[in-house]
Amino acid sequence: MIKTRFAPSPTGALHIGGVRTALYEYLVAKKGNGTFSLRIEDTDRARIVEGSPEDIIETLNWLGLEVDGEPIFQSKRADIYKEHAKKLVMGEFAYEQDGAIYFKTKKEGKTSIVDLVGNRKIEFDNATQDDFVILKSDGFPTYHLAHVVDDHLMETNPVIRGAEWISSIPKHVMLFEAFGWELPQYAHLPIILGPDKSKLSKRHGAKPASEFRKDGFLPEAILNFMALLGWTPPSGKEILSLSEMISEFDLSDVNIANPIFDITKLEWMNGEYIRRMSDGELTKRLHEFLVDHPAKEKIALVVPLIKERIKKLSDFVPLTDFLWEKLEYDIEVFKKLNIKDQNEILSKIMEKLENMEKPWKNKDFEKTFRGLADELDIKAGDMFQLIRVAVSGQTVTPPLFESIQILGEDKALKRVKEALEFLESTS
RNA sequence: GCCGCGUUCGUCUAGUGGCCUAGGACAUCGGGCUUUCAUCCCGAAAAUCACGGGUUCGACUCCCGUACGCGGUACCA
Repeated sequence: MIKTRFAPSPTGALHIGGVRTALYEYLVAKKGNGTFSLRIEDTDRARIVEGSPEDIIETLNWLGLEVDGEPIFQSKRADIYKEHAKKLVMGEFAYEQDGAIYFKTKKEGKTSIVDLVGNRKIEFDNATQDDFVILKSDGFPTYHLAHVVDDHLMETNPVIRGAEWISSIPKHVMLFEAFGWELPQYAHLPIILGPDKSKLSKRHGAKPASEFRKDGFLPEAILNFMALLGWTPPSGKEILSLSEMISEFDLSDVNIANPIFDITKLEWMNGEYIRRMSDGELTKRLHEFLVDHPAKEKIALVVPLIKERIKKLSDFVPLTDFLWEKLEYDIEVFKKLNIKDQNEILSKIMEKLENMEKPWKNKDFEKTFRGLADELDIKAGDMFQLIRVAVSGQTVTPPLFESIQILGEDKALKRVKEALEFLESTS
């Protein structure tokens, strides 16, 4: 039976690097038809940050990494660790000093394990291993004792954790031996680096996973991206669902070098997920994301127009807010256009618009203004671009005619009029 | 300092001795499509496989050394 666990310390929000660790643990568990649980390592009372277990659980849920069973809090298991530390003292594997209990390390020989990541041997000379604290004077265990006791009791196998633990391997192996317990298999995941190649950590501005959520990233894209940071599935697929990841995942395929977190590819992948989503699904996600949107009922109409134009859910707002927000025209935007005599042309445009039979049809719209462009000897593209700016105040928008339809004919007309007034007032 | 781990295009990577004059993806640049922007399609540029020695008929792939990077060196995890 495969049992894995995600074991963060509650020193803050769930960090993006932690997402990958949790994901790999989840994949290994599910692939082996096993369980994936959560253990909160809150034995250092000084570093505990209020609300962080809640954030971790909430974010895991959002990502879809469902946890089996109730979360375990180490702080509630103090007696268990104490008891085990005492056993070690009785067996003369440990001793008390200054109110703490130290483990007596073996100084001869070597200690090694075969790491599941890359299937490589990692070896240490025992002579380099000093005695270490297993139970602090405040009665709480250190990581080393807590890890060994809990993962043995929880029957965790394999133990998957960050590479920062590699140096502690001899401590853990010796502890398992002293207890007479079977050693689990270990997998140490390479540490994710920031663009400056330093460890991607909280202090280096690495964002919590919840921040990516706020930025409009999709959970499935985050999962997919994090999975590929250091792992390539045998099939070579780039876009794969959680269940595809489960069937393809294997720790021995995980790269051993430290990868650099590059948000550009995450953004591409997020856009990829948005484009592959059905309109209905995207609408639903936008509704959830844009809680206070002023025109929620119109989102569904706009979705087909912007689906290929946004990479993140948050991109929806700047691209479409002209449809329901009041406009502020900017003379600089008009100056960018390739058309002179904008006032004159705009009033001609308005005239045509007023005379166009309602409801406006795309065909007529196009024919009318291509004709007008010919008449005035300007390029059709420039003509439409002027209309675009008049109606939206922007040079970049969803398709013009469709946008006008959503805006409504009256409102579109009003916008053109306002644009004209604006131009007259500035000249 | 000491201990451990690593090093293929800017980034994520493929590659397990001959298929590699090193493949893919993102990003970049150019072109096509297009009423803008995107999407989509086509193409280009981009890695002397960190460096130096071996081993071998043959090395990106195996061994050793050096450099560099990362991690650890706490009664933090």
